[in-house]
Amino acid sequence: MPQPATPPTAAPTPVQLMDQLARAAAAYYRNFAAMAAEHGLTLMQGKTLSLLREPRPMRTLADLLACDASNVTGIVDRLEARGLVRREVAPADRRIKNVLLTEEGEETVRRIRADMLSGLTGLDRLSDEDRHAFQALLTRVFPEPTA
Amino acid sequence: MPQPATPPTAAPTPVQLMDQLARAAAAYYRNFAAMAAEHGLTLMQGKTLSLLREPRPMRTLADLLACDASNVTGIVDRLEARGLVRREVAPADRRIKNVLLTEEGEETVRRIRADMLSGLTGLDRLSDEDRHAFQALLTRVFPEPTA
DNA sequence: TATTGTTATACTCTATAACTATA
DNA sequence: TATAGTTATAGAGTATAACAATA
Repeated sequence: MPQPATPPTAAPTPVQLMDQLARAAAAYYRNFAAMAAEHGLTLMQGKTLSLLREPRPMRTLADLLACDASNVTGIVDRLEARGLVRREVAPADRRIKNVLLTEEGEETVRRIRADMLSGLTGLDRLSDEDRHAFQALLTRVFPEPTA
Repeated sequence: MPQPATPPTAAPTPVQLMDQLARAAAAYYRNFAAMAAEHGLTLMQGKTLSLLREPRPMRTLADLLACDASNVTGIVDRLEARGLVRREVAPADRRIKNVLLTEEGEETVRRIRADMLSGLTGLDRLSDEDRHAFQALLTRVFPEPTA
């Protein structure tokens, strides 16, 4: 018997979709933590490095990491001790310290990102239309912060 | 000038899509941690509770939480001290301790899940087709473990 | 022998509060 | 006064290694 034009499986309920988002988010971070660990980094250290495509003040890092500013001191301390980042006082406002990647830090970020991408083999197999649709759906469910 | 039939924005590259997945996963856990915190729970405590729809051995929890078994002892200790879970020795294999929700634990999980769902307003606004497409894309990019 | 769970240890992450330096 | 960053502190999460109980 030919299948009908409608999808062969029923559409998931919002609750079922939420559960699947939970599994996907867990899988993403399980991957990321494993890739960071291959470079001797914790999850938070890896996240911090990957946020430093451009130099950022400590305060901004705290906002992006969704943690208190006092935590960032220790995280950046450890990254700095390993030579992956350094602090620079901002000339315009000497209260601010910008954190930026060293060359070794940049190389580490490149490797982690490459490892992540090769782990997400499903992404490369998506068509242009599928990637476009995926992006649109993610944006609708997780909108960018308005501010 | 009329727009072409193709989508108005270009399809994202796999790398761009990976970055968006990173933002989405971060947003998901920022939400989840905030909802858990409203009940005085940490992220890991909230995750543990939400994994207990059915009783599970400590070892299974360690696998699902992607952490060492020794950590689960402390996490479950704290949840048990607050009356949200309890341990039960499995009769068939007395080495195994099954962890299960108390009634208060079940109520807490219900509230956290309801809070999450009301926070993900975008999910309710998706059409049946969109939810089905989203599910299919998530499954392709984050396949269920084969084992 | 192998597996489950716990304990002990050391390190990292976490929020809170108090502090310094700068604006 | 207000903001950026640090320090001190206590509690929670983390992996490793060693252990007891059970299979």
